[in-house]
Amino acid sequence: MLKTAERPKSEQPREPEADRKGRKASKETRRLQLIEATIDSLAKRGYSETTMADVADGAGLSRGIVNFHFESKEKLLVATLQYMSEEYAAHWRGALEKAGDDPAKRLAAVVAADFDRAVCSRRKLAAWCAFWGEAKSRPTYQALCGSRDLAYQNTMVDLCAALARDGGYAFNPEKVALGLAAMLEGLWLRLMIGGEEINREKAQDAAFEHLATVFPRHFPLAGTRRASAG
Amino acid sequence: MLKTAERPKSEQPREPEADRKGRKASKETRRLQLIEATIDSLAKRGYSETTMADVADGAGLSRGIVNFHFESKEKLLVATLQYMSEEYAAHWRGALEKAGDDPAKRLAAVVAADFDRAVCSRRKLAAWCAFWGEAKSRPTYQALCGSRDLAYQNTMVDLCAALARDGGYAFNPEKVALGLAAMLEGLWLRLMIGGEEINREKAQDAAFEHLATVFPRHFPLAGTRRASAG
DNA sequence: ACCCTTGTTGAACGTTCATTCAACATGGCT
DNA sequence: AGCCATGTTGAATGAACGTTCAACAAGGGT
Repeated sequence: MLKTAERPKSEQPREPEADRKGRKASKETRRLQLIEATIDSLAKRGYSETTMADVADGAGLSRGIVNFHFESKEKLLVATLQYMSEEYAAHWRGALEKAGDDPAKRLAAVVAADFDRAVCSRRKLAAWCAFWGEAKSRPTYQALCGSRDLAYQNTMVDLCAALARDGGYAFNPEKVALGLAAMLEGLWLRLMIGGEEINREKAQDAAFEHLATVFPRHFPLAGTRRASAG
Repeated sequence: MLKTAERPKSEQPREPEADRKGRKASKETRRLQLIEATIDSLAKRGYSETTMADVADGAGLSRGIVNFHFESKEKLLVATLQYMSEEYAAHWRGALEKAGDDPAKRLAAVVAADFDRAVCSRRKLAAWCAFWGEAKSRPTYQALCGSRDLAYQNTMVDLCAALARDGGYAFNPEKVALGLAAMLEGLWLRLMIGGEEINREKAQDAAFEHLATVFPRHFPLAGTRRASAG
């Protein structure tokens, strides 16, 4: 019926036309297409109600196709999680590089990156959360589920320590870094669960208010409602 | 075969003997028993692999029993979530009352309550996370999933505002409260996903380090590795 | 033009699971 | 003691789903 047309749900218009001559949508492209459809389904129906048929339908392909490109549902889901994990890591690493050398700017860049549409869409957040919910009972997921993994955590600690040295802050950098990373994750969670009363902008505001409070010599208080003295 | 014996998995030894004379374990007690078994199963197998048979086996009862006390799997899960939600709310409200009138002590009490074994066991965290993963696709869950709900959030904002007034802090109380609540949730998430490198104590330390940093005039820096100047 | 490899389809199969139900047990009441 | 309401059991049922597979389609190389 329809080959690769009709992808009304996915956000990213993949397949840059160079790769898909007719049906020869190179193996990797097809896999990506199915992974995107999987994210869609996870976001829309949740983990427990995501079926192979959903994914295939969402991609506009036939039922059996998923077992051809991925061997099983399990492997499709692992590949999807891996894809998101790599995408997230590449995103914050890229932001870090673009930020230059100043630790304050680097920290701001990492925090801002977290609220970028590319990784912080409703769709992606929902998919992350779907995996989180299954992580504890599946070791394979568990390793990939710390989107903010060890490297991320070390980077945060280094940045917090550099700012503490520079600004003469008295806190323990490791604890503050852990708290900051947890807060970013928690804000993601709220963005995903909460409906109307919170949005990306508000969450980012709270994150930067936090930076301004913890590193007062490096970040200005932005939305100052209260002006200083009490 | 076995009636109410053999509950090797559940942490809380329920049924205070007063309620269960033989098999007459009053309706409510049986419901609780099944809810506890559901939490066990959610924690051990995850949402998607929690079956009615698991729950019944975990409670040491027969297959059909769950549909007798709860009409359906759906309703069992909603009841379980409701139970956890009410338990959590009662817990922080209790801590708040016991803390007295001093806003600093009240805030400390709410934060400490979050890391109490009663609500912060591996088992409960895993169950929470299982529901979070399905929340976006089920409106019924969504409402109950904000364990830290509106009342909680308002309380936090009030406490932060009171401390800001008293200590002359310049931050925006609403944003700081949102950040703090998100951080607590994020720490929960890490406790649940991460295995060895984090534990309740570490998480609580990070939370209080955060309090000490944001409200320096109200909370001392505890684990001071760096002593003040830089 | 032919064939062989690779990709794709949809139906069939077997398993797993929630739900239903008829039969059975027990406790309380008279 | 005998009876009824309330619990409880385990097997039967039917639906949903992942996986398999035989058949079909389309390049690409010769």
